[in-house]
Amino acid sequence: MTGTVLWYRQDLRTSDHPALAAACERGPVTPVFVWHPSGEGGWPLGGAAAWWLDRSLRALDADLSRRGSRLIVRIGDPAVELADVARAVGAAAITCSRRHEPSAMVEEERVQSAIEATGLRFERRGSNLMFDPFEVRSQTGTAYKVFSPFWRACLARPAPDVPLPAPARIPAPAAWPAGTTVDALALRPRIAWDAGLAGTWTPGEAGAHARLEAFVAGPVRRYGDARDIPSVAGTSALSPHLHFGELSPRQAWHASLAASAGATPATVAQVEKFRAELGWREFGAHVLANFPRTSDDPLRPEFRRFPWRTDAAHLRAWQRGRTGYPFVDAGMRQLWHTGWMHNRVRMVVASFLVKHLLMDWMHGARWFWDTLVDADLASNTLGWQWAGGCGADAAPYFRIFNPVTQGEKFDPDGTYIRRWVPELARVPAECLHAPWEASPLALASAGVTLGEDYPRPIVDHARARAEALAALAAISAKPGRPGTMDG
DNA sequence: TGAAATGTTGGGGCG
DNA sequence: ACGCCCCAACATTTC
Repeated sequence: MTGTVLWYRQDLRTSDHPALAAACERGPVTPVFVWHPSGEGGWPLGGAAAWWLDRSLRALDADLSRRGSRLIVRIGDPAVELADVARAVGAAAITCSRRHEPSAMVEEERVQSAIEATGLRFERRGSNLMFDPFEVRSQTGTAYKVFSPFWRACLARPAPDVPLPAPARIPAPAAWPAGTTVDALALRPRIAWDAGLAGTWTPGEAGAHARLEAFVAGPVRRYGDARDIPSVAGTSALSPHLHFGELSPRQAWHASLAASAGATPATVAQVEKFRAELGWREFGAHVLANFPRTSDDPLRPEFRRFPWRTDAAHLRAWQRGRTGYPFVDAGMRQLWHTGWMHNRVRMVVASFLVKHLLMDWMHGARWFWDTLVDADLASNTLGWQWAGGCGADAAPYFRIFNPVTQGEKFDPDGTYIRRWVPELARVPAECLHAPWEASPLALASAGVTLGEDYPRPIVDHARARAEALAALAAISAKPGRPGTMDG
């Protein structure tokens, strides 16, 4: 018995893949993806992510084929399917990269026990993180709940390894085991809503590297400033590639280092901001791994009792980009159309749902989960609890984004709004961010009738702000109980 | 990785 | 020349 079964999950790549590299040195490798439709931990794959996974699996199969291999697709329980594949090809071991979502860790342990009970070896090697979420610890040995000290601690650790190259050739088993097709997973949308996604993204390892190279060739050197302007392609847009493991974070890390080698201190600082964003990704994984209930429960338990509102019309208006606040609506429509939203705008729309509409952050988390191509349980949870003020390093309750001034600040000429809210395209910039304050004449000459072409604001900002402050002050006045959820 | 209210300062218009 | 007011600009505090 020789050879290895490689269990692919969220590491859909061939380069910088320690488990694959190690397996290639030992003999034949049988790459397997096992689909279990129920998903994990109550978060079944969202629609946009399913679209991505479909394409990513096809790309991976093609990449493997170019290296003399292929991807075996199975449907069912990984413990059963992996053992069956191993038996069919006569493999002695099964290997995978680690994941750190709580349900994935439980799954990994279960599969490992089941595999080892059949007499096969099971080996976990590498992961989609640069810093082990259980090894990064404060002076007192606890997990971090604040980003800055967390990231300082990460930077004090050994630097991320230089990425491994993809194996030129992946040794194939003597005979390929049976498998089904990617088609059979039925991941593609049944009605064609995915044109916007297809026009925006190229899932797969090659697409990931194309995007990384384009980013480090230019935008990364202005990242610190340009990342806040949603009409500019100043961010990397690597998040979905990183989520599915088409790209490893250390590949992005080292590419950014190379991009600022020998640059001025000011440029180096701009690029460091990008690595800090990779740090936020690590921080999200750290928090979820160490506080495993936070994907469904606020880290600050007093928020569990908060009297959130449940206004279905408000929720729907927010989801569809019909709140009457152009900057918010632009973001929500960009999300709906492309499966992605600029991070500056994510903060604003999240603040709007939680603080202006006083809706439970979980409503937002679920909507993002279904619509984002980069939907990642750790990052999504961190982001929403940050916005909700109920999580790690969270925005204090009184930090309420003004959707008008945020638009004026970060989309001053309205390019972003015009792109995603076309019915306002002809409204002059002075009144674009608050069209309800524009003169009827200005609106008429822009071809807009409020309440018909574009909604009036569904809530009044000043009033919503005052109500949120009053409601949130009530529970925030009481000091939290840090430590309650430790261990 | 806020916004708004409140306080302070200083230039300039003006009687 | 002087005091007064206005107000923009900036700083501080409060939510």
